[in-house]
Amino acid sequence: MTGPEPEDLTARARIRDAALRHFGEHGFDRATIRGIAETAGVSSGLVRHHFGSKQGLREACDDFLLKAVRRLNDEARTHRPPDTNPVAASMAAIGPYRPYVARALAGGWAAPLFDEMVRMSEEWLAEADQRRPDPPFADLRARATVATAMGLSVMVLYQHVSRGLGVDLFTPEGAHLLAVTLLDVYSHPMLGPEEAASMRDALDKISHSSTQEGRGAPLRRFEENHDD
Amino acid sequence: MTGPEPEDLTARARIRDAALRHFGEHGFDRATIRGIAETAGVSSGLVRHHFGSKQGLREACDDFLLKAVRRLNDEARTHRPPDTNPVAASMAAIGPYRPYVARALAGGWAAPLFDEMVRMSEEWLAEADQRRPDPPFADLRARATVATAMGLSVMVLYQHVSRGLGVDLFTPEGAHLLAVTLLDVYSHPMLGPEEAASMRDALDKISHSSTQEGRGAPLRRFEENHDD
DNA sequence: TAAGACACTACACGCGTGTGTAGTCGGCCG
DNA sequence: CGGCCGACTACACACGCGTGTAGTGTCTTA
Repeated sequence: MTGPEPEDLTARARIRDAALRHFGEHGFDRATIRGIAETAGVSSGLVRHHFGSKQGLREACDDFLLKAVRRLNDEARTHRPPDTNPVAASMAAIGPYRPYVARALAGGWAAPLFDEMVRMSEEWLAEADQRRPDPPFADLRARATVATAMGLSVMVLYQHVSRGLGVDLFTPEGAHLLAVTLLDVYSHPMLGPEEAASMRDALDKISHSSTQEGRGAPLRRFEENHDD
Repeated sequence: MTGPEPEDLTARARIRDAALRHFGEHGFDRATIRGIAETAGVSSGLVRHHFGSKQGLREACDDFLLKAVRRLNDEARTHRPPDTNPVAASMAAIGPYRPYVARALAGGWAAPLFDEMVRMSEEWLAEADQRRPDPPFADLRARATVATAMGLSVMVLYQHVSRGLGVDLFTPEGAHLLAVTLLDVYSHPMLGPEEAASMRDALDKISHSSTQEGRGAPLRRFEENHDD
């Protein structure tokens, strides 16, 4: 599944692949159709011929990655080693397209891709819940969402994490160090039960005292546009 | 972060503020000097006069936020309620500049800002370590880095998390739901001790058997190069 | 073989952009 | 007062970009 697929020999696929790299490396706006075409070994007009516009090219990229993750999800469902963080697995599989995915997610695009990962996390969390004595504070969906975001953070902030660990995450040493670190973080709660309980009480108190206040005016000063 | 300061009445400060918003909303490339100037109520030439170039303007923005976070860090060190996630605190303080910070971090910029947050996390983690019975798998720096990335993930993936929770994070309801969810996640390990131990053994085995080559990371797939 | 569809190219246009330059206004110091 | 310096503006230029259009080769099919 990792190798180039039959269709990947076509010019259309080459263009899409080049676009994923250029968009990931330079960002959507800074990447140029001409540059993508050159990398793909075609003329710039052909890009437009196949994808209609720059935006169309981007949508094709999103589509391609979403299908890849979906396929990965399906085949992981059949034979998955338990206790494997699904987001980490996706991240690994994304491979060379990591910069594109990171930009897309951080820019607010690729919502279906994120949601797909949330679905995977839900399944994973549901299993973990069965071995958990106390009832969760929040519902499965909320926890899966946050867990997904956290799992993706290493990929999105890849450069910063690499710098912090002192080794590139995509080298074997870096991946190993990251795995060990993640293992520690995932197996040790950052808050003790008594601290959590007290903070939870405080939160509940706040929510009860001000359920009606400030409802009309959310703080968002700027609607976030979906562009780079 | 807090109200406008005295200096924020100058045209230079107004430009910087407008730039932070425009860069955050549209991204660096799509944002235009003319648009920023209009928002700031000045001519486009003045932007160049004060900041030299568009890139210079961006660097001034980075600088401003870094100093803001540093100041926040310092004053939090004096009187900080313990058990408060420092990254979460920074995130709240960033306020309206969240989109800018998210874009900067995801784009690989703002390294000093990330590193500053890692420093804060180190202090926080060091305290938590004192209450921890078993020795950590990885050193403080590595864990602080990963914890920082995870803490920032909610901010960087703000729109996706909002969508997943079903409510905007910057509404009181959203913030509360997020807090409760984070509380649950931070107070409950995702991996049990026995699972963690077994995975750790497996990791060690891998690292010892293949220090040199090949599948050093269980994490890599999709490694084909897409030439031709 | 004729003809049409498709992959693909070459080229030009128009627009928006960052940047450069010249010039005006206003306050501060000698 | 007079000169100067910084804040600030108006305007024009050159360039890169996405997009449009016309044209060429090639494969398929009736």
